[in-house]
Amino acid sequence: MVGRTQHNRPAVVEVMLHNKKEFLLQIPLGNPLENTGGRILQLDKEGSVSSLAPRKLSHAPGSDLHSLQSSQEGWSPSITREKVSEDGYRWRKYGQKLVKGNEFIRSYYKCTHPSCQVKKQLECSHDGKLVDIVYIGEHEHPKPQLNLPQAVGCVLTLVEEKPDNLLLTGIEESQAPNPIESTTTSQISTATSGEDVKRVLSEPNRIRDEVDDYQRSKQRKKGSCNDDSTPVDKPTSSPNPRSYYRCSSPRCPVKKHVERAYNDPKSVITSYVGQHDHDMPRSRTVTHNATGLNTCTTTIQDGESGAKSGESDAISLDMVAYNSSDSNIKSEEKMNSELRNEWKESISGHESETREQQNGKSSATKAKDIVVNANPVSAGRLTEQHDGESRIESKEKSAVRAITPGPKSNPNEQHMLNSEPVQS
DNA sequence: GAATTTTGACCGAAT
DNA sequence: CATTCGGTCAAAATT
Ligand SMILES: [Zn+2]
Repeated sequence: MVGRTQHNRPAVVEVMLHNKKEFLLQIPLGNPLENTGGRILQLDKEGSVSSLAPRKLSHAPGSDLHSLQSSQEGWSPSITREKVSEDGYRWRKYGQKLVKGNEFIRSYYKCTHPSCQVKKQLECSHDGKLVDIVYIGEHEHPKPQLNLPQAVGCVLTLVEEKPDNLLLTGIEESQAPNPIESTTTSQISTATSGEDVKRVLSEPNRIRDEVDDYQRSKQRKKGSCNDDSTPVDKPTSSPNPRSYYRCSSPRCPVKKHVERAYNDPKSVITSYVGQHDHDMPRSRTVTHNATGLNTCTTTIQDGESGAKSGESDAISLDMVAYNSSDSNIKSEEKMNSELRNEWKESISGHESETREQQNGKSSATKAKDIVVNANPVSAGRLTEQHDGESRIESKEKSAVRAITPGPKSNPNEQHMLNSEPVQS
């Protein structure tokens, strides 16, 4: 459905990535990620489990290999070819592109859940290591696999699955009595009355920012303690604690969440919500990745009202962080972003905004972006000095790049003329 | 046959 | 106003 007539336009040559075609399996034996704990069978990125095709494992390299066996392991039987990625969700690839500054191809995935429209984009090097993962949006539904019906007793389920969320703050999804229905359903209904619910709530604004990573240091930690990287050190129940930060600027609604990657201690997920109204303090802009890790952060804004519409070139700066957990947070764990921005910690009850507006379609979504840096691949510095946006090492200018789609009207639809002849 | 991936084309925003 | 660029669509190919 959806009428997107394809037109017959000469097309301007978008340049596809012919030269690379498919990457064969490179078998990342030396992949740092997995060798750490012995062997982790979990699937990596988009996770492909099924059987590994002898011919080509197209799409993202480097993930399929280890997962082979796990597929038959114990997941739910119902899933046939849907692979579950490490994060526990199922994704469908809807495109891939070679972005300018990058050396690697970026693949776009969308959550296959009915009304969920969370997307993720990941970049992998030719070696099969993934360079970045960016999540846009937030799942409102329980994870698929896991042997559990996501019906009523979800609360418990959730606890098991993602203890971190619940324990720490629970803001995420459903900590409330009735987790499930709250979001999914409502979204749909409000989303749109039409047929294209797909992108109704897509991403509103997006800001991109690059930061270095400093996480490396955290991981090795100089102290004697295990790792301080995470703000909260929960004993066993919370593997990846998450810290919440809020911009300290008076009217600035921006918030930031930082947590460790699913299983990889080396990675960090940073989520930004909102857009800064103010300028950057330019006080400290030092970011440098000392090691091979590169951290990037992306921000998305939910189209909330207050936002200003123009784009701001520089933003991001002082932030107050509020921590959700009660544990002590180490001060030095300021991961990457902290370097350039000042985030302070503070506790906040929960985010109200997370799920409070589900009915307004325009502002409704709380889009969020999470970036995960995976392994220190070092892909070399691909700093392109092109227009000014450099991905990894850009310390000075990198500050932030904001893109504002323009709150007025909905920028979401690509085209959807009902009068066009739909080709059937 | 259905779900998913591949991949060129298309669109909108930024330049 | 013309290009470039990133993201998405969708037909065709795979699985
Ligand atoms: Zn989802």
